[in-house]
Amino acid sequence: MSETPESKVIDLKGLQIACQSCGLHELCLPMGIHPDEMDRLDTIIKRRRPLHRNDFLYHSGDTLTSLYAVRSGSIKTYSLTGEGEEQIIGFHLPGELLGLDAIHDGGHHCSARALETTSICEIPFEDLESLAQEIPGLQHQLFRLMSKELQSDEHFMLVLGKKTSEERLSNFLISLSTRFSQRGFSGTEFNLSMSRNDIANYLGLAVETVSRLFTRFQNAGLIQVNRKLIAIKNLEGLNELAGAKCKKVDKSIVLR
Amino acid sequence: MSETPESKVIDLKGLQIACQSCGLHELCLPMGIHPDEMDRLDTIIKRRRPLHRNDFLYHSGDTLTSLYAVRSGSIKTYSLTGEGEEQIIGFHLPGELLGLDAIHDGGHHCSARALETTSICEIPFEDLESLAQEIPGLQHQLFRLMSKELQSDEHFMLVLGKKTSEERLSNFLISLSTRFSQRGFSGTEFNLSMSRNDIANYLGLAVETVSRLFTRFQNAGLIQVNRKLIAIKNLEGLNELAGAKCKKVDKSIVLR
DNA sequence: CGCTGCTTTGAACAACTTCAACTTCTGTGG
DNA sequence: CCACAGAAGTTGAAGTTGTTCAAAGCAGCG
Repeated sequence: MSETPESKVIDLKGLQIACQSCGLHELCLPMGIHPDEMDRLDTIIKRRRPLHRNDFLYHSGDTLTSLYAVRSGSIKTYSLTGEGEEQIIGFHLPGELLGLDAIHDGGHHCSARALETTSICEIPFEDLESLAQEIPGLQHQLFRLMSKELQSDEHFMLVLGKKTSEERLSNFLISLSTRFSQRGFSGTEFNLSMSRNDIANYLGLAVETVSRLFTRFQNAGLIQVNRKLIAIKNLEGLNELAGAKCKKVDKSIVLR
Repeated sequence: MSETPESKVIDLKGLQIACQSCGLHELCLPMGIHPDEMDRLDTIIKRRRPLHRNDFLYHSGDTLTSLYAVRSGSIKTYSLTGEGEEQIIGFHLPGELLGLDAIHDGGHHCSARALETTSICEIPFEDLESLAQEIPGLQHQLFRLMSKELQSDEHFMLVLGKKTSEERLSNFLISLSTRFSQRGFSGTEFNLSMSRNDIANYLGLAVETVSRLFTRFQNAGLIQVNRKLIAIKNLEGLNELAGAKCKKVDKSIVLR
């Protein structure tokens, strides 16, 4: 707050970067709204001090006050089953919005936790809503973002409902690869900020299964694994695996 | 269109019922907006001739022109896997909105098909969007509805990722029961408009598994099954089954 | 009446999980 | 800087849950 013109470019801590100069604005809220409207959006957005690994962004049960956009780093969101087990709902990369699912009843049903050092833009929801009331492009972009999340949730439901462990993991790797390259990072070599446990949890598999799959994928020449570092060697092959339950023959040739 | 005051109550075919007098308006779009604003909403909503069993409301690939609200009957939405298998995304009961996932890129990625004779309100999306720009309560309600869908998708991801077949089916039955009673129907006795195949598909199980579960649930006194007709005899018990993976002992006692 | 499509039931099989042991990594304190 | 404890990851073998395959039962319909 109390923004001066300079503070809209870079503040003293190097964090106060305006939406206009943020490399992520094509993925994030400002997309498709006019530069002068972007200024107005800028004035409601707060930049916070970065989160460290395992810090909470919000807890399940908190009332919704703000939406959050990841600027750098990554966040996992998860809810708890009746027995207190975590179920990871999603991993959030730079440019992605969190908290949309809390609008319905004004409270978070998931917890959000940093997987690594992560910086965040905080967007007070009431302010955002009134701004969206005045800026048609912003309302539209909010609808689009929520719709996109619905779409990807639906895709994921398909993965969980119909896909084998191999298909799930290849889907996951492809999704990361795509998202990283959209954000200007390498899509063929990246670090997994989440543990094997988190991956397994997210994909509805056992850790051991994921571990075995990584070695199998590596032996098949699809990827190169070095602890958290993943290099994708054969995206074609991964894509085939991700989609195709058909040619069982091919799969067994490739993977054993 | 060309609505006269009378046509807002009941038209000649008995279909042209205004939102104000629709028993579903508490679940549907109009919720929380003022009566005079409701009139404006009314003028953009079109009532269509009912769909019959297996009729399509829209196909995957169609461009988004309208959102749809179910007035009576039921609709299933599904997408296709790479190999052309159906994956059912959801079942839609009266008062529920369809098509929100198409806003993102203006095209449907699912097909929507009537499970029985079904009447529908059609809401041209562009009109709705401009109206939401003028009526804050409507914008808010749209955000809320989309958020609610995100929330329930997340819950379903948890079901698919962590739950056994028993837990999945009991969750499903409870969800139907709850939704029916919210809509003023009986929550303890209802007809399944979808086939066993559809249920199995939706829950990520084989038909045979679902069939076996129905008989097991019946033998355990939880429900009474008569073809499509379901009577819930022990909601407590179902609830326990739906949540609890803990007490394996109890389960085996109840269900074998 | 005899289809056809949906549902149910049984038995064999496969995929993934669980359990258990071992290895590798990480970070903390001496 | 090393040693050590705990966490995270890998690997093998046994066990389960749910699938697949096959066949029979049932309702609806021309």
